[in-house]
Amino acid sequence: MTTTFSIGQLAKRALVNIETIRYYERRGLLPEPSRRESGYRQYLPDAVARLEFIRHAKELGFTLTEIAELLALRVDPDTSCADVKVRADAKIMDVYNKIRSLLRIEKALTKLAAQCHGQGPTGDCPILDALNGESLER
Amino acid sequence: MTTTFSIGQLAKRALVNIETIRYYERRGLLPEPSRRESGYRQYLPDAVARLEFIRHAKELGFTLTEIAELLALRVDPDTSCADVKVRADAKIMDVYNKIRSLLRIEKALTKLAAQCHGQGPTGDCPILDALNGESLER
DNA sequence: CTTGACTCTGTACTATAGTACAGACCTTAT
DNA sequence: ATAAGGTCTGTACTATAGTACAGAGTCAAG
Repeated sequence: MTTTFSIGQLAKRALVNIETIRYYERRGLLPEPSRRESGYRQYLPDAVARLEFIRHAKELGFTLTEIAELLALRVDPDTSCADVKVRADAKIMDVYNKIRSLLRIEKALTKLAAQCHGQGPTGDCPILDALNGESLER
Repeated sequence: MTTTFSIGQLAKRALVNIETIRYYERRGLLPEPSRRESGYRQYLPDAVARLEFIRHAKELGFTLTEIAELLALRVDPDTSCADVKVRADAKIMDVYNKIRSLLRIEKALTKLAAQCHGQGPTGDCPILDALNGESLER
């Protein structure tokens, strides 16, 4: 016997709104779950991980469309392996660029925090220099 | 003599829409520039860096409100040093968490791409495991 | 000195990502 | 068996981040 969740239980576990779950289903981010006789949605436990992934990925600046692409990436018989590789590699570059930019911001913030208990105050804003020179164009 | 830009020239250089510049000014992300007699806005070259910073930070999942907070972080006589440090440290933690999550996604994607020219296809989706276990709650 | 391009303010419209009902139908604890 | 609470579909509303005019004034190249 496999445990299943109602939409309300899933929402509580994944910390999202019930309406958001139905919205993601419409957007194709969540597969349509099986239904009970009554029409009630029945979710398997893995739906929680999927919703949490979506929530985290959003916080990292991915749009729902990009998240759908990430979730669609998988090696299965219906997709050409080469195609999956190309798409995965493109996403890896995106992610890599995001990481580099964040590292530069982190560095600038650390510098700023350090200024706070050393020399005197300055009017400089080191944050602004954080992302200069290199662009994020994909 | 300092070079100044019109709003249109600034928009071209920073690769943003003219209307977006005025919108950011309303939102407080850009300081109000000086004006000519005619009322035309006059920008100094540093406005370009500021706009580019905003553009990049958005791609990294910061909201305009958060970006405004980042830009407001600076050591100046009007702000207590301790306060700046507290806020900077909080942002550093945010950024650090984002980086860790992105590293996990990158790892999962790399794993996925590697599967593509080795063993046979599987129905697994390693992406989903990327963000499990640790949450991004701030 | 005109004419086409640029800029001004103000208001309205758009896209994305939800969020909130309404009205009807299920479930379940007492 | 019944009332409180959960879920259904469908539609409408909201917030954020722009984007697009309209109508009036300004600039600058020929």
